[in-house]
Amino acid sequence: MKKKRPSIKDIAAELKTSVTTVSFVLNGKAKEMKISEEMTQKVLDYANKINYQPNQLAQGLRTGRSNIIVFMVEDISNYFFARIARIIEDIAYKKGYKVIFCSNENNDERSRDLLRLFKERQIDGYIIIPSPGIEKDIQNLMKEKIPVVLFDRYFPGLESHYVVIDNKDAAYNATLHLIKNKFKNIAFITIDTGQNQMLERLEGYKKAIHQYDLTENILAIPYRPDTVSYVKAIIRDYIMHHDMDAIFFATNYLTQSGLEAIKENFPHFLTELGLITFDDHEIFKIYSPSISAISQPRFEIAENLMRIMISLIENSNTPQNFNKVILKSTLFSRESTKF
Amino acid sequence: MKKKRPSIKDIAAELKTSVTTVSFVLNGKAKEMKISEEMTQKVLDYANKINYQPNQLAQGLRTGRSNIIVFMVEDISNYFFARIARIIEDIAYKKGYKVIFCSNENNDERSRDLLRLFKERQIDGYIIIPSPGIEKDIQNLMKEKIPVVLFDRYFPGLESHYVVIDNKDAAYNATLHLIKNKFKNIAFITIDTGQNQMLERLEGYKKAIHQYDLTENILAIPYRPDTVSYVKAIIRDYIMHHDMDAIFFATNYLTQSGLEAIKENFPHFLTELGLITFDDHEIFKIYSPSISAISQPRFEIAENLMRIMISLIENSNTPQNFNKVILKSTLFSRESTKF
DNA sequence: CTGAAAGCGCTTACAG
DNA sequence: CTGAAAGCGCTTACAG
Repeated sequence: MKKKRPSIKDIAAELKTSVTTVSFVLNGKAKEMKISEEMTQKVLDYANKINYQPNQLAQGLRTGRSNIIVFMVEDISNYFFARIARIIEDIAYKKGYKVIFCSNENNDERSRDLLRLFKERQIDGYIIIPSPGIEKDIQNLMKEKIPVVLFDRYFPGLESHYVVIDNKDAAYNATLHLIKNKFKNIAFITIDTGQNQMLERLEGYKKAIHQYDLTENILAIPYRPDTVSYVKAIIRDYIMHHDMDAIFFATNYLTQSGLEAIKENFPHFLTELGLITFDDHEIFKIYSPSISAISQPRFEIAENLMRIMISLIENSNTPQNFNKVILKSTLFSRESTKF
Repeated sequence: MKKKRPSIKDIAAELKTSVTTVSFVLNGKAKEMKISEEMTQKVLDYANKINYQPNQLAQGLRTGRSNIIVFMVEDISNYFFARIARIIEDIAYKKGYKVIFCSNENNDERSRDLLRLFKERQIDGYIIIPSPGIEKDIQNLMKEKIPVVLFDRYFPGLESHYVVIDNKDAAYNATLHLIKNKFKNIAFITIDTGQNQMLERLEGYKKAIHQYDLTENILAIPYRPDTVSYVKAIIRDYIMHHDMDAIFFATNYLTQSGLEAIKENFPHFLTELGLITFDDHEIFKIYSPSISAISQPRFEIAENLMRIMISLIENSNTPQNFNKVILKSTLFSRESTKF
């Protein structure tokens, strides 16, 4: 049953030529190496006929490349990241790369563990959502000439390739949307990490608020993973003690808990409140007639990430300028949502 | 900057011994090969000191193994699968394996494409949620002695390793739960695929219904991906023309659309209805005070999958009996839910 | 235009 | 107890 798969040597033997010739042809170097038209065809035809697949391990051992890309996100079970992963997967397979996903839980120690794990394992490149404190580690990767593209966040002090969205612009527009719909007391609920994408969202909110001479209303919740009930309690208390007619959740990590808190404690409130959630997650739209969602352009994000990554891998010798891609996101209101 | 990483040869040279000895020690065969205690220690210490990492490509080329496991699910962005993936990832890394995720979209053609893609790429083993028509392809993999473990579904006619949950039992208990809470007209909304896990859930429902002399109330919606509005319309019509005081959604693919349909068309109904959703997804619990969720034991599932997979890979020579693991799931009612 | 051969970093049968 | 050597399947400088 288990027949040995054909190697380049087998092809050479069958065609009474050398492995060199076969290898050149198969790698598209026939022209360059002046292999005869006839021989080239013969090799191509035969390889095709027996459905020759090169042994990637051997190729990798020889060339030092693995055709494996690591995609490190905060949590692969997060809806937004999972969607991106799905698209990246598709693009990668089309280009002959495999993708390994992993989750750093926004935790520096775990990020480092993972990087260490992959280190020296012939990973061709890394697409990373960096946890807050791994700037140095990213820098080290880059020093070793390993392709790295950051995503979702970046380090202002570090020159690197990255793909992010214009958070300030998105938050500004979303806040404007609320204001134009006559909401006046808009609360901004965020997580109290120093993460720059959160700060930018806050800035966007502030800009709109000041532009219309409204009052800031900010709740920054300390970051603690896995404590939904804790978040709910804080939000409940905040709502209880502040006047507001709209809420802007700066991340979908908060939206679910927040809406649940409202639903449990102020059910009547839910239908009146203006609501914005960051990171489009279809299900949130069901909660309230007036909720709007900021939707990040997933296809564009994935395409840009992979375009940069592949170009880095395949032109590792030619130095490149840093690719800094900043994409716009879209605000979906309930009416304009197509399911 | 870029220093060559140490190889076994370097260690041998440094220690004035041979690569053979080093290799034996590093592979834990020191005892077996009667390497002296002293030499063993020396090698271990030095390898440790320079943080030696074997080149997995070379290892793989030599041994024919890649330490890569493929985890093929229906859609990695589906919450349940993503959670499982997350756990599998953890276990795999601890054991020195890498995991490649991919999504077959429950589509046979795509499943085959993916299998073809990975074929001959030195994948050590496959964990697969099979799409309906790939029984033959699975069988072919198995014939080639490639470790395969099915998950979530299996083919009744195919002897294979699998990990599933007891769908009939879960559906039976959930229906019983409704009945005991005085619901009498319980609708069962499912997808009309021949998938055995759906049929088993239906059986469980029927068993409970008959046991209490109630009437069956079944809506089987034709499977079409990505047509939420279509599903919503069907469910709305069905509710309009049938009497019911409870609904059992056979898969979370339907729950969201179903609840939305109800919310839009019969809002008052939502708080009175008894509701069951298959596949625990926390957010669904927010919709209605009376919704209960069947929660599959994710850790147990992942642990069993990886246990079987690793044992298959590492004992590929010793034939094994087929591992058929059937796990029980839990019914979470709102009150008993801890966030 | 084409081929013989070295070498990537391992494992392991074989010989002492 | 330990070492020299073959070989996994490739790529590519080198030689003709």
